[in-house]
Amino acid sequence: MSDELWEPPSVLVAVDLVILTLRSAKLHVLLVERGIAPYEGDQALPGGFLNNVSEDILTAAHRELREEAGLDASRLHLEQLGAYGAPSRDPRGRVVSVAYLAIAPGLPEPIAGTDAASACWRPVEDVTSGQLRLAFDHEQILTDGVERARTKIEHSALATAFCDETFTISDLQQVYETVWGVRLDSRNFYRKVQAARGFITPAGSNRRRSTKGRPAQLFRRGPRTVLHPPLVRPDPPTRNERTE
Amino acid sequence: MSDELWEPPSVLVAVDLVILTLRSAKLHVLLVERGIAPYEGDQALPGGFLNNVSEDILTAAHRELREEAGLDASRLHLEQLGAYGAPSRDPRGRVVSVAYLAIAPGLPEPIAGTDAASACWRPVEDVTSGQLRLAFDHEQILTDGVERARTKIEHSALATAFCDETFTISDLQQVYETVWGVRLDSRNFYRKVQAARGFITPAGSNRRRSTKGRPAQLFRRGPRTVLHPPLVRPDPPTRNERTE
DNA sequence: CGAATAGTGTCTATAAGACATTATACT
DNA sequence: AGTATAATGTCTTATAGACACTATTCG
Repeated sequence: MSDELWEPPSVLVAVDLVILTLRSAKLHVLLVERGIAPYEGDQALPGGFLNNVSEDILTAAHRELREEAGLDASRLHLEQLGAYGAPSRDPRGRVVSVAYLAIAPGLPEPIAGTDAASACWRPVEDVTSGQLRLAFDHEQILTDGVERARTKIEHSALATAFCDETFTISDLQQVYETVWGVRLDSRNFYRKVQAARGFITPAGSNRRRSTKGRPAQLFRRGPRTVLHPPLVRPDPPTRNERTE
Repeated sequence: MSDELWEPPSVLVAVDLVILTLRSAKLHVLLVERGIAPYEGDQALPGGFLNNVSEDILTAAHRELREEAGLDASRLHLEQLGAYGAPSRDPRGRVVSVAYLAIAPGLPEPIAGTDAASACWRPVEDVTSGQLRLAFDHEQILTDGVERARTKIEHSALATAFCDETFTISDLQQVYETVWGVRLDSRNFYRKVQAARGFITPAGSNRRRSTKGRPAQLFRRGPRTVLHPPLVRPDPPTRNERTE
């Protein structure tokens, strides 16, 4: 290309975070209320611009995770979703946003003592149903993030990131059922989870005492991040098919 | 975050293309020789900065595909790989590059009549073996692009993008073997490809006359993009396992 | 005891891998 | 013929899904 006398355009770079968690058997996403224009007062994904020209993008994502969500970045799974840079996505000018996916264990309350007092967990369904609208192209980013999570837990141990340090197999099944939005047979789930070597390891002889029923064995994440064999998501009516 | 009196840093946005093809049973990538500093004279992925502040990123990728590779973007698969934005990746200053993966059918010659006379196909292996070094972080981008292609052809009909309009099942097997770097049993491959409904459809009663042997039935891409059941890549010694 | 959850076992259909055999071109 | 590639078929094993059954807690 000819670079003579021509200057490439400068743009602003932002990061946006899709932070997913499980609360009362539903998939929730962390949203903040925008305090300034544009979209003032609307709900949006946590995020913000790079701090300075030498800040790494992933570092910025970790910083926003801390500042806006009050979450300790060090123990969280963080994965890049991609770049979102439609020219019209931000009315202030050209902004390219790099989106990240983060998975957090079920946290009871909106998170206190942070910059973002306005932050709160909202059911993902409220957004996908169109009931709750998000600022910018954040609905698209959220959709992509959820879809990424759905496919990743098939082949990776990512699902354990939704759980606490120790968890039962039922807890894990809850994760899969909620993220995929399906019901699974617990007996087959047991077999498959145990067959995936290195996925989970028994946590001593501890057992969890629930309200009723037989106490469950506790587990923690195993050393393996890639599942073999994988936990394949059952055909949700239209995941494929019917194009012929 | 506090936006008062503070200006977010401006950065340059570029696109880089990993354009893969098959030439003589080897995976090749399109590289250009850099004509200006930095990395002048080195090999690099085709790419460049956004033309202007209102150019869409995907549009820029298509434009570079045309300008630097002379490829008609309209019939090519183009998929975003992600954003690469390490602060030190470009010595000229802060540049965030959005990388795209493109798959092209086997084209015989380096592509003529384009801006980029310096463009040429190089075996991917030359790069991954360390024999050929690339500018910037392009080795990483290339590695990510190849890995993406490897996993995508398991579940999608992307492999047909490496083929011409019509192709034989052997051609398709060649694609899988080359991209995955393994040998497959042709008889099992036949069965599985045919079992994936909507993957390929017979192209009339045409047959290809090769140099020797029985002529093969010709096919073209089917209507389905998602493969069901998928074509799973065999365990390459260390794709998983051995972490225990 | 009954209710509820945890965990094991069994059967069947489907898909994967190994490998034999037939079919149709070329020289 | 002989050779080379295309295509179909068979057998065995592994995995997925459906579902019966046993185990252990609480009230």
